[in-house]
Amino acid sequence: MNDSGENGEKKKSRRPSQERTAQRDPERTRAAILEAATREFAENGMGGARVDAIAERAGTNKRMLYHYFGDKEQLYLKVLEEAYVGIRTAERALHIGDRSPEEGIGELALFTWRYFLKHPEFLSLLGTENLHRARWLRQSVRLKELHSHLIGELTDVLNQGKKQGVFIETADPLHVYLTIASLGYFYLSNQYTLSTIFGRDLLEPTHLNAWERHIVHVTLASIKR
Amino acid sequence: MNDSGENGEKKKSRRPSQERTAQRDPERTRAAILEAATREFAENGMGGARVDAIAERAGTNKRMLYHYFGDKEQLYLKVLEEAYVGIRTAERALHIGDRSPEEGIGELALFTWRYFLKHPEFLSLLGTENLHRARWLRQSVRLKELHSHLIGELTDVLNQGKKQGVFIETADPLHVYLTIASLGYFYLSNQYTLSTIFGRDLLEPTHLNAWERHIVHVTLASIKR
DNA sequence: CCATCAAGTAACTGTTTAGTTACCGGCTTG
DNA sequence: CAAGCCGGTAACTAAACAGTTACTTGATGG
Repeated sequence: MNDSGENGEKKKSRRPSQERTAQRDPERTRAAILEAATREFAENGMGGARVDAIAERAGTNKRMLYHYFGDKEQLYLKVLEEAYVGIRTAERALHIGDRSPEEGIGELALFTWRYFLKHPEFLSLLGTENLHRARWLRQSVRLKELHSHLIGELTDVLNQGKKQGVFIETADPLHVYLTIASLGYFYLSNQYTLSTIFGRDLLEPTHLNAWERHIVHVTLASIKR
Repeated sequence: MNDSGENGEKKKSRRPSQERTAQRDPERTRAAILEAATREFAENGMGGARVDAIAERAGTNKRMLYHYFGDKEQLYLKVLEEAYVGIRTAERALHIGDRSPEEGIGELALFTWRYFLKHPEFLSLLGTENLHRARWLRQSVRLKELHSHLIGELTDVLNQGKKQGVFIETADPLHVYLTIASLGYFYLSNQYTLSTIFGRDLLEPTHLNAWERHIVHVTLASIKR
């Protein structure tokens, strides 16, 4: 990227020990730890995650992990924050107010379902955090502001639909969002026990597609006049 | 952490054979361990639960725990099995086929929501088991048969409703059950993160009642013609 | 070429944990 | 009453764990 600028980055000029320089990469190490931690926490929960395992997965060691993130709890909070930022950022890009109210809600339902499907680690982290009664999330100032936007946008779309006479007057923005999230979350996060007790693989494409259609159907049926 | 507070009862006096007999109560000890384990596993997950804590909560010690249940994993499986038996037994007593189809489905939705509300430990155990991909549940032969009854009964009620022309033809029994369970499970099991990010206490009676009505409304709206 | 600093390694420490063992005391039965 | 069984206690052990410290290695700058 930056070839000419002298300042800042450690240049590798003098001795062409390029490999050495590439090997030493704080940014990359930090990112690797964060990603490894995301997987480890998602797979094992806060109590089950092992700091040694994270270091190993990241291709580094505990010394660096503690250097960059302080301790296990701070690392966990960072992971959780990043996960929330991820979904809310993608959500914002939807601009559900740009279409008709009905299409807007349908879009949001589809997006949420597909995001959950693509990011099982996000669901798992939510589960872990709730097991601990949002102990770490509550400490995060950064996240609370992220969510007012979502409710605001949903309120606008619902109001527009009510004005047009396509939605019922009692439709509530938080309820609509919770409905969409419920149907996606439960199906995926409980897929293992559900598949076991009902004797069907819920992850089969046929069933996944049927459930996707079901979510949109239920969401709209519950608010249409 | 461990305040060794009251050291009240040491060795009970020697004589009274009645108290001795009452004190020695294998059934009660077993039950106490099972109940203590249910709470401990629900609150801390499989990885976070402590065998010592279970023994202490049960008013006994590890020796007895290992004597009655083998090891931590077997105890956990027993807890999980009992939790499932609990809900499925109560569910059976509903006899949802005795009313009109619409009332039957409404009853099932109400029952499920209220059962979840009353038994947070059941939801938590489900979450833990799914984090581990149903590793222990899959070993349990006992549980699979418990669930065919539920689907069978639901199928009958839906068919009756279709015949009467009140339900749409595409209504699917598993989908209906998953819808009901989703709406209850997500709201309650994720109440801590949701309350935090949306800045509302979801457990307030007003909100609980609103959500109860919402679940029945959504369920019926999604299958009514 | 030596001093310095930053990235990274690996062995170590104190504590916690699941699981075990040695033992106690009363009850039942021969 | 002796033998042993059964419910129960408490101290112990080996392993695992989060977090720390002493050290290595190589780039940079005077």
